[in-house]
Amino acid sequence: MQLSNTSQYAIRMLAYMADKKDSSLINATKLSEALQIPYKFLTKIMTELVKADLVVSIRGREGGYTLKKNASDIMVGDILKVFNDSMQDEQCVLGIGFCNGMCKCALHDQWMKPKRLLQKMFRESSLEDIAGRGCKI
Amino acid sequence: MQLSNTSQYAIRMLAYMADKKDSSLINATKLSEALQIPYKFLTKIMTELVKADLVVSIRGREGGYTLKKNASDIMVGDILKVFNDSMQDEQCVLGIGFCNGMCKCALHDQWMKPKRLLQKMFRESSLEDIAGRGCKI
DNA sequence: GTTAATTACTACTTTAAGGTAGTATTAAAT
DNA sequence: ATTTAATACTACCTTAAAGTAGTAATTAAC
Ligand code: SF4
Ligand code: SF4
Repeated sequence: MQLSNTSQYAIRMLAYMADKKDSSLINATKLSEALQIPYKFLTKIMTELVKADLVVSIRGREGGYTLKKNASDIMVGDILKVFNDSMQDEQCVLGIGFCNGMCKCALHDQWMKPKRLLQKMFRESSLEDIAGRGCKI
Repeated sequence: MQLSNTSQYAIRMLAYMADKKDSSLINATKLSEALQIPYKFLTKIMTELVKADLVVSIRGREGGYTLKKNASDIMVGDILKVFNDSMQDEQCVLGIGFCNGMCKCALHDQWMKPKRLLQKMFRESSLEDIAGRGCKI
């Protein structure tokens, strides 16, 4: 009942980049060291973020990565989408989802409220909101 | 962001058993057919439920499984506990959880509310609440 | 132009969850 | 007593996520 490792890494990576005030360009080696994420795995994830248009990569010497948009314009939900980790509207808590409105279990309606809150949270929280509090994020 | 397959199966199995009015004893073969859960996997899960004191097994010919308590006394949360799929108090949405009250991200407080609702739901929903609506559960 | 530092690509290995096979054990039916 | 139908146990196989290795491509610095 939590986000995939990959999504967690992606969020931390982007949050860290959003937080870096000085140089907006950062390379994989430094990011990997700063966040304690395996270098090779990090570059693999980053390549996906580049393809998803959340990050710009600059290849070659003096290259690196930088956010493609303002931190306030990149939502946590956008990141989750890239790794198919979003919360779908029809998603059942139990993961069963065979049921419909006609024959619903007691959890069905109870699940609506927390689901809505989660969707809202992911939809409306930007990188800016989660970065830069000195957290280990 | 959902329960493990094993937990889902376990919930469906127990809910089905709670729903069976006629004979309280049911065997693995019938359960497996009714719920379309692989027989061998089902028995593996059931053995864990027996060890966890949620189910009583009767071995030998004419044997089978039956709930150890009233359906209204077995909570969804009890089942999740068996498979380490519970929602912990300290659990972070992002699964990071390095942070503390001093330096929390924007999600930290937003996560409280849905988390509480989920915990309450799992704690207070019994098998009786989710069984017997004609659902495919 | 050569070198050095960087990202991108391809392919592999490891780990844990999910699932399967075979056999031992149990106990009612006969 | 033997047979049969059931659960329990042990060990293995499969799959997808997580992680690793090596090399190609790119580009600034020299
Ligand atoms: S009725 Fe219950 S099991 Fe069916 S989709 Fe709704 S929450 Fe899931
Ligand atoms: S501050 Fe954010 S990242 Fe840290 S534990 Fe709370 S929700 Fe998780």
